[in-house]
Amino acid sequence: MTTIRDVAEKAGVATMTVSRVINDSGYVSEETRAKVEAAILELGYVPNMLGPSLRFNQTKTLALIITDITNPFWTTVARGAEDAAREEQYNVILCNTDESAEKQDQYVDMLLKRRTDGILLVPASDSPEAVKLMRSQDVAVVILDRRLSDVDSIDSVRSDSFGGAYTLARHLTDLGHEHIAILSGPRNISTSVERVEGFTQAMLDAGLPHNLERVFWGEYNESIGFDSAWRALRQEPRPTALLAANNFIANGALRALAQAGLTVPADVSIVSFDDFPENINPSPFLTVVAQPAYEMGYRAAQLLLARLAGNGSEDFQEIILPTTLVMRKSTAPPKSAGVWTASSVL
Amino acid sequence: MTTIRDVAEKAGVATMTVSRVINDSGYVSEETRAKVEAAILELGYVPNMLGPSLRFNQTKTLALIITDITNPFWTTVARGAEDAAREEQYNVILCNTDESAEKQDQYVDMLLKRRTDGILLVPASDSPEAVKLMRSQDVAVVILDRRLSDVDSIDSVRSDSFGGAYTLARHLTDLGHEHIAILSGPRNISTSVERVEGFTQAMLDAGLPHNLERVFWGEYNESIGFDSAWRALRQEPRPTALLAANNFIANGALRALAQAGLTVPADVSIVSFDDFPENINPSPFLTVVAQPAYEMGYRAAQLLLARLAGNGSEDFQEIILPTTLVMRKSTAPPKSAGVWTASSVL
DNA sequence: TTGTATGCGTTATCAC
DNA sequence: GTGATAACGCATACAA
Repeated sequence: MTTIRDVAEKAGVATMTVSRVINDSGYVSEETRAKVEAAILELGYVPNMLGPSLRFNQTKTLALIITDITNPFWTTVARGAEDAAREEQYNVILCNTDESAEKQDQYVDMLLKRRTDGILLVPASDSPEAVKLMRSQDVAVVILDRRLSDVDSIDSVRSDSFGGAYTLARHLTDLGHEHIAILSGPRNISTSVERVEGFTQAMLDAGLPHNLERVFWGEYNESIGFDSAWRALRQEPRPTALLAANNFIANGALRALAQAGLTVPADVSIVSFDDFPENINPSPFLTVVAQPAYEMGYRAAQLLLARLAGNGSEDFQEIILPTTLVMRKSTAPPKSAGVWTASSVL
Repeated sequence: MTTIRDVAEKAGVATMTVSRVINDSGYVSEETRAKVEAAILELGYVPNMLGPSLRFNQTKTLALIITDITNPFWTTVARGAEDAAREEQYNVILCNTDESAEKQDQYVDMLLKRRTDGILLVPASDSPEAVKLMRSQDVAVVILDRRLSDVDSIDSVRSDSFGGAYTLARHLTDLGHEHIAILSGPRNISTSVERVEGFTQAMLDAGLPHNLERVFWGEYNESIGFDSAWRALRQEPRPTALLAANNFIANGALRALAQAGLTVPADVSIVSFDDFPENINPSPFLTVVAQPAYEMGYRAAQLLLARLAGNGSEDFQEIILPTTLVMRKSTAPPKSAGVWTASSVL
């Protein structure tokens, strides 16, 4: 391996002079510079960042710990974080936990050992342990997407889960739906909880009873989405509308509806959190509340980088981004409502 | 920051003893071990990998350079690579080039500076420069998915593009299609070229003319897929079937077909490379040739790790994995064939 | 404008 | 069983 010493020797100068040429720092005569550059080229010298990293305890590396790399929502977040990092010459290590707290803790451990400068964390559980550990070392941390109940005074970026769920539920109640089931994520993840709360509030505001049996806790994946929907559709009276707490749950629900021989929206309406980008879904059909995924990643990384540069604000920041309702073709007034109206007219 | 020296001091031992405890190497008395472990716990000591990395020029890091992180195909490859790496205590840095050779070169540069141990590269162009650079430094390299024309004797893993395209085209000609257009990727990417070749061979084998105007070179994305399909559908005679060279091109084509008011498969049949996983596409509809994405990533990483462990085979390896035809509902015999048959009977 | 010495955190080596 | 020392590659502080 070629080192800075080899280059110095070949160019007949000291290592410091080579360092000055590489980093464009300090004074170097044109003549010397040319000699050094020739030597670098000839030897194919590539500087070793590990030296400075060790010396200055700065790796120019961020990590993004997400819960599901197969979900386009998260890869979009990753793109945002990546773009922000690139602007400051930082690189991003992407870590995928599959919603496993154990995997998450393994990653955190590894990242600390590598002296990663900052970590963007989507917590796989509500436990504050990981954050406490990171804080005890000198890593900058931004919590992404989810809230941690036992941690305060921490930078965080998420979108408005309560508001998004309220909007979706309100859309359904406005259409006349009274029997609505929510297919949510885990009980111990703040986004799931807040989406259930938004749903509940909308039901109450519409003067409808809040029935706990219409709340299906589960996980943010297709398979559990299918199960939850399947159970919901066997309730009496059958729900006339479903609210899925994320895109994969919605897909599971769609599969359940198809398997049950029910048509959307004629038999059952369905709405969901999270949109799929057009390149992935060429004929979008679901009415959804879209989260600003790219912006979430971008803003979170920016916040982290500001901390690392020492020019963040004094106080911790809590950034909550708005969601956007995208109306499409998966909702209609409930059949029963129509029937009931007609018969009541007679 | 707590270092091994702080721990040694607190435990009243030498740094070497602490090192022995941490790494479970050499002899340490139970008594000493207990003292050291207590000190580690009390000080919250986390070892700094940068030290050994610098000393031994080994970072325990792989990189995976892919061309489109938003494509589920690539994230599945990434999962495979990640899983193989974890088994050997390696970590993976994921780099996304968006098919830009410039971005790719920036990443390679950065990875070399970081002394990444090995690189899995999906080349964004056919240029051999990046590989030459990597080889001149001592990084292990495996080429993934694509072939580089000016580089030989290099480990590589890809799937059978020619065979997959042949299977798809053959399926269409067997149904009676004679006017088939292929919507391919870039001219300078081997997978595009080989898919066109497989298509061409199938046409020839079916005794059909090979018309260069039916070959649409483009890019592996939705927007170009739309454009290519749009142009193809204006040809005379209009193609009765389309073969998309990847999943995003297929989605673009589907959008073009919808916009042109054409029904699949009644008006036009369509087949494609690459499947979407069920959690992303709940009602799969396209007949496709699926590549073993996870296995591609897994095998490629394994190959790389074997090289790093020094127990790879002498010769370079070239692994070509088979594809799988998944028949669904996007193909039917051509209308014109039906009409023509009927009238010829008269 | 250029050069010398030093130290970052860790572990292999060798000594005791 | 335990410890002292040197070395990895580089850039800062300081000297010339």
